[in-house]
Amino acid sequence: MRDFHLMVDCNNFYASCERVFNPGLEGKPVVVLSNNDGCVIARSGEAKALGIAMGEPAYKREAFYARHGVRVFSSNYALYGDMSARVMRTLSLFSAEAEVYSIDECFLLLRGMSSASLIETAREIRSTVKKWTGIPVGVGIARTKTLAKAANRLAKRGDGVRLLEDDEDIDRVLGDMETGDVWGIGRRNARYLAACGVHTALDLKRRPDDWVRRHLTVTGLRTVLELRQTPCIALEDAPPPARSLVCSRSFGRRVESLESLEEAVSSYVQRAAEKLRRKGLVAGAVQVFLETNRFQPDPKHEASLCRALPAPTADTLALHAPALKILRDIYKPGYKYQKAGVILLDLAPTGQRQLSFLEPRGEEKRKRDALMNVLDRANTLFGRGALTLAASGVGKKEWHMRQERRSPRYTTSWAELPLVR
DNA sequence: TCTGGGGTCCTAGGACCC
DNA sequence: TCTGGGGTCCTAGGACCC
Repeated sequence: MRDFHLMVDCNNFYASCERVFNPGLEGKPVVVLSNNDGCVIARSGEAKALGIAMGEPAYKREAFYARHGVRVFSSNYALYGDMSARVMRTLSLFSAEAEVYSIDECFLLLRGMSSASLIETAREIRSTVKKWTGIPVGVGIARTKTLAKAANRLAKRGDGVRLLEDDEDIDRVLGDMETGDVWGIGRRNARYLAACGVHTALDLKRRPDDWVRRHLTVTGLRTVLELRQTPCIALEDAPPPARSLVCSRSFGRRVESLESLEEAVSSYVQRAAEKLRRKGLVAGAVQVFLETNRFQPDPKHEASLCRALPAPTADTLALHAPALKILRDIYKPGYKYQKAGVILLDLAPTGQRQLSFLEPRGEEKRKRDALMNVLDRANTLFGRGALTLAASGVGKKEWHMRQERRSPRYTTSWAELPLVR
């Protein structure tokens, strides 16, 4: 009896979230689109069966969706984030050692249990999460995270639970698995491995350590060791401190003027600073980037520049001025821009930053902190964007992303609660 | 008209130091 | 005539994940 990792993942998560409060979607093909209503990022089982691909651009397939009665939704992160939190809270009851790996996945560590009781626990997890949140989940169980991920793939095809423990069983499974389906082996490396004659996960598992190290670096070697049931990737039950933070968006339509870009970048800095304060961090540097559409034949321009700040800060105003300065430096007129973004780097906890003589202090600092506080509270209370800098523009914003088919924020907005008759 | 957003880690190579 | 060797730090770019 050793320690086992459970990989719990929500089936077709975003599509399942849409169904929880809209049962009429049950049995129908459902897809959820990325921001800007761009491409497909989630599909119900029925949508997968129709051959709708992950990542396909939605605008090219409108007619097909209409013909097959596909229900199409803009993404609703307020809803998905809240549903995710409910699922994770439920899962945390099954192990004190849990790692929330993504919005729809969680690793749990269970120690010293027999195979039979592991499987029994996994079944209980499935039924509890379904009953309490309405979300269906699958559970993969193995000694390492990488094998638990593989087991999870199998669970989806079977009855929702799969244990990978026995060596022969593992080899059989890995022999049927392409290298690109192994957690940590991406498309690029899969193609390279195929060229070397390594086609299945089993082929990869059987390559010598130094070969793997040479061709796939240490990360690849860790993956291979994990395929051999040697745990190398630890459970991270406390998330490591964030190192960077991004706010970026594609525009609803192409943007050419500096004024519009300034509005967009201004609003992204404000959002980024808000996230920064919520995490209790300060940033030491700001980066701004700008790009044209890489799918269109129009002239292309990509630019990005990073500048250190005079002192680490989480103050919107202190981040705003340098960000807009960078934008003006990298902007070139005459291009149709598609996307811009702000990145905050060199993050550190608010308390332990180096003091600088350039930094506001005393009364001035107290006033600025109080201002940020009012900003955050107003935007929490009255909704995002209630209180902003004038630089992000007033009135209609032509650069705003499209979001034409969003469902209500059923669980996080008083105004959008579902009605029960 | 129309193709997402937000992260992490690793390595190579240059700058710099003694 | 002849021009070292070893170390650290930083950054950009590429790979990966969801």
